[in-house]
Amino acid sequence: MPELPDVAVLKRYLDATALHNEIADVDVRDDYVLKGVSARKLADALKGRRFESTLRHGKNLLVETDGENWLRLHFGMTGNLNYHKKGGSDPEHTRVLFAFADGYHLAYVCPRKLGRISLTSGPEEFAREQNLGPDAGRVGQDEFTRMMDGRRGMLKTTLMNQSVIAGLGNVYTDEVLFQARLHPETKVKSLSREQLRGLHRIIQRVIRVALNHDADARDFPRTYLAPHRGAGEDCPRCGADIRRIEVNQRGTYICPRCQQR
DNA sequence: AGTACCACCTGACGGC
DNA sequence: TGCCGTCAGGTGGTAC
Repeated sequence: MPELPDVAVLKRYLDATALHNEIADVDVRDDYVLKGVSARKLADALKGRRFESTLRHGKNLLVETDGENWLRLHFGMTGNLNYHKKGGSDPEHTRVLFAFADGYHLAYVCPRKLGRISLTSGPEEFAREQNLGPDAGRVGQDEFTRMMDGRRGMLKTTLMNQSVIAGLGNVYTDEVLFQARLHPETKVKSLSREQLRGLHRIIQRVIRVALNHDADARDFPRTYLAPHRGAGEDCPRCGADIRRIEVNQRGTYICPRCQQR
């Protein structure tokens, strides 16, 4: 699930559970998810430290420690967090386990192992290293239109490009375009200034609504596409059959009636 | 700059 | 039951 709203929910979760506890141990169960850091270095950097605060940029959760480093958590397609009391078994597919001195565990769970964990010196440095665009949830209208300026590609491809704006993935991009009544293959440069402003407003609204429902699509408003992702489902707005097409090599769901090219 | 294609990894599901 | 293809919300590299 981990697109921007999902990661925002994980941030809330971590903030509510794992801050300010001394890290007693870092148990790397599968170092495939480590990027640019060894299990040894990760443990050395974190042991005896505490997580103090978090900041989300796009789909990345950055965790500040009381030491030199920030921990970066990225969740790929299947990543998750699980905080639990020590004892019993840790969740299946736990790749890294942060054990706190008070006996609780924070498990980084990632069945498909497409997530990444790394260390960074701070949010700005991280965004620069990764060439991330502004966060989709915080980007202002002017900056948004500036980022879209001169783009020659398709809307969906551009919105999913993390170096343009960071945070939107396959599901939420489809949702935004459905709400905007725009076909995903629309050329960015064919949009008017006004349409771009509208798109910006819709991005903000979709993210806010998702957050209000803990990013659980089942609870989204009836007029949302996300709970109806699937070919042959009814468009929640006009009743037409939702169609699955391929854009950017990704499964894309549209209402062929609401979203004309 | 943009796109197509391939790769990474694992699990779930449907068809035969 | 077993095998096979397809799909799944992530990114990254290469070639054109």
